[in-house]
Amino acid sequence: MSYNKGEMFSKTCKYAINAMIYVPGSSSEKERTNLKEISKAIVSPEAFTAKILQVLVKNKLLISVKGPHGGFSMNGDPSKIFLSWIVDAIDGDMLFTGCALGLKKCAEEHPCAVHYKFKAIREHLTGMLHSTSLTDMADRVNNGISFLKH
Amino acid sequence: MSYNKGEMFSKTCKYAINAMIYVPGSSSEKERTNLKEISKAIVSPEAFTAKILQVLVKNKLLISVKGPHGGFSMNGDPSKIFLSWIVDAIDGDMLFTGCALGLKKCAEEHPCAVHYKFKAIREHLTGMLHSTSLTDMADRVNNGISFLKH
DNA sequence: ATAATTAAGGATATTTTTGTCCTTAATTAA
DNA sequence: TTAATTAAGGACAAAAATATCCTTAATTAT
Repeated sequence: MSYNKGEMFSKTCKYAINAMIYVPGSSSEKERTNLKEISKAIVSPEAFTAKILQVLVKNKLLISVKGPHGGFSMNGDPSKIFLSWIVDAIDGDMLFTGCALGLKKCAEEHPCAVHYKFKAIREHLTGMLHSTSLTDMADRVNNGISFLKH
Repeated sequence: MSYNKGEMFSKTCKYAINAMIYVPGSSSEKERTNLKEISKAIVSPEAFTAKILQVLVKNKLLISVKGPHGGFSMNGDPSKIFLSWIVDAIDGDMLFTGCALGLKKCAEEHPCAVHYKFKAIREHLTGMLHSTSLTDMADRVNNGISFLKH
């Protein structure tokens, strides 16, 4: 058996986050990148990345344009687009609201065995996800401090 | 598309944790429970739970005995068995060491875009997992404060 | 010894996640 | 208007996680 899951984000979500970081900032139609460039930059399967980008477009995090010179650009100011939005668009809100031990109705009146201990962790985590913007992340990458692949 | 993953633990691991909590404490051979009781108590598929218990036995978290009145008991003092051990046995150490954004070599010299932000979360989380013992969790359940199902 | 009980473990099945392929739609350039 | 480029989206495929079934092994009681 190889139970090797238990990560914060799905693989799909990881691709989505790195892809979003790579898409040039600004809602002006000037800067744009395309599928091929994105999947090369983040080292992801092209066809699969296409599906992920579709979801991000449907969730209004990205704008897409077809045809030559088409591609993807930010929908709005990337300093006002937060990590939590991407996670929520791809993985849903389980990370924010789900029970750590899988109870259907885990709550103050009917808590799982780690409810309170996890509450603190979750607040820490969601606080960070809500306060980390795309520019926070993209700046690090553009400055060569952080990386999107390997 | 229904990308609804992104949880701390795999489903398998959640079963494992709740199962461990249900197994009576003490390394003495007095108290023991069996597969049927466990999967009823935590509402899990019996055959699948059997596989999980096997892994826990192999990882020396539980002791198993076959035959009538056989079953499962703790291997050691449950106040010295920690949540992190169960998570590690089932999900591996990705939650503790893996990169949040999936980079193969995410480290101080080659960090992903959220490396430092996640470092704090991870330390918080692993600190909690390392310090939460089975008795911490089981006591709550035995006192009717916390629950293993629904 | 025999039957009953319970875990171990191999094989297989189902579901979910991840990934591919191909056709269509939209846009641009020549 | 035609060809080229790029995203959208349906259908399908592969891999991983979750789940079931059945046989074997160990133990206990009769």
